[in-house]
Amino acid sequence: MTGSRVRAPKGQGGLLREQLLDIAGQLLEDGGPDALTIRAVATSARVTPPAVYLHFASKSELVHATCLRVWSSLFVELEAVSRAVPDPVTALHETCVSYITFGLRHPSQYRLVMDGEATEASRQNADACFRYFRDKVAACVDAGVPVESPTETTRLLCSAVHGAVSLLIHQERDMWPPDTARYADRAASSSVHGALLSASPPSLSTVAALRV
Amino acid sequence: MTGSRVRAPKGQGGLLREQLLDIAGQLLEDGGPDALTIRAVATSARVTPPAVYLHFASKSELVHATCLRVWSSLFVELEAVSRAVPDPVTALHETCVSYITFGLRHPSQYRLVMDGEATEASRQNADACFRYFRDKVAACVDAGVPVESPTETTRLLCSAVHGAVSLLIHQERDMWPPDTARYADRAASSSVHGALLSASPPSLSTVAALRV
DNA sequence: TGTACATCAGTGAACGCGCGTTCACTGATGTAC
DNA sequence: TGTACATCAGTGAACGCGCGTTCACTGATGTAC
Repeated sequence: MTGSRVRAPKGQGGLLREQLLDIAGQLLEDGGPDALTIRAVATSARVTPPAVYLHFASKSELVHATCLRVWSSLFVELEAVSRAVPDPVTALHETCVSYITFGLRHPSQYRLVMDGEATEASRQNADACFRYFRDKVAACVDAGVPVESPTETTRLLCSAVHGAVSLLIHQERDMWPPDTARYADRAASSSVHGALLSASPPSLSTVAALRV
Repeated sequence: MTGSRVRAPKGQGGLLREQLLDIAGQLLEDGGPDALTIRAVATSARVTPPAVYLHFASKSELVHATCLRVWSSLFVELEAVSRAVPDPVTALHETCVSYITFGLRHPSQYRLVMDGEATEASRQNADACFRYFRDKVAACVDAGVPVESPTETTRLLCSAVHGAVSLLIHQERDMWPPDTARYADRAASSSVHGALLSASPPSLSTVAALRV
């Protein structure tokens, strides 16, 4: 907080933009969505509030840019897994684990993109994420898993993995299960099983029959 | 908005309290959590802001009281179903349907109690809700459904049904599936199936074996 | 090599806004004498 | 039956706060002559 910031050299004003986005992400992580204000970002960057407007036309644009960063880091994590996994169901499961793990590791970021008011571009990213899962489901269908409607199945899958993240991150951290990796794995298994078997309403007899 | 409110008779100042809570619920439903302000409640009740403080010590208490109302109406709906349903798995399924339906019918209320900052009493209600589901799961166990850990299974179940609500209510309404009743039913089936079968990680072979 | 100038990353002070909250006051109503 | 008084549901005006945003200004730096 002490000392003064060195001003960016002539053509490099854009450096501040990246720095502001870094800080926005950090504020979000530390203090939740309410902590993400123009003034806090400016202060934390050792700059006055109007300087932010040199790089973002409004607060919405700053938030929006922050959302896009979150989405892209999620995609990076999703695409890092399930390469070279031959079994498509296992690949789907690992994708779910990765998704849940990402959400639990970045609760505020996750809340921002899922609970915050949706901008158009953020909605497009949500769609892209949905399609990513649907492709994974389609691969299972191609491999012979009988699925009535891939889109509907994907919706159920997404709602389940989203719930696995959402339920925890809206609780105090000391309420979380002790082993989050295990939780993510179980929740992913549950989500995949559920989505692939959702056709008939469950009853005592059908559940008994399904049990391995 | 025109005309003036009749002042409550001498001993009946408490009438306003109930009216304020009714209005708070309505504002929430119409405009979301941000629309729930002391000033909006007062204006809508044709009363000045300080009058609210005759019945609630702070905004938090008003919000808190509103949360309690939401929880109790959820419990009413949950307990209205699955009475006299002999099959405990079916009863569990119906409970899930009822939960999801409640959330989809009262999106803002649901968001308030699940996404809003948790007061102690609201947390207790969340716990009670969890225990309600766990009792339903326990009934399935008693009937012979093999479940490793009822608490863990219930957590998975709750996260799935929560996700089914949460994913939709954070989207524009025109993105919702056309038949919400069908969606609730499918999502509930998926949640129950998933929770009861989550033990082993899914693969192509296990999923094929499970398929009826 | 020196100087005038355009560029541009930032500053400093202020704006209006809606919010939660406070405080002194009012005016109708039931009650005691 | 009339009057003084305590009660209490509400009013009206104002407070400070943090917020997003605006506007005129500054001062270092590269460039043209």
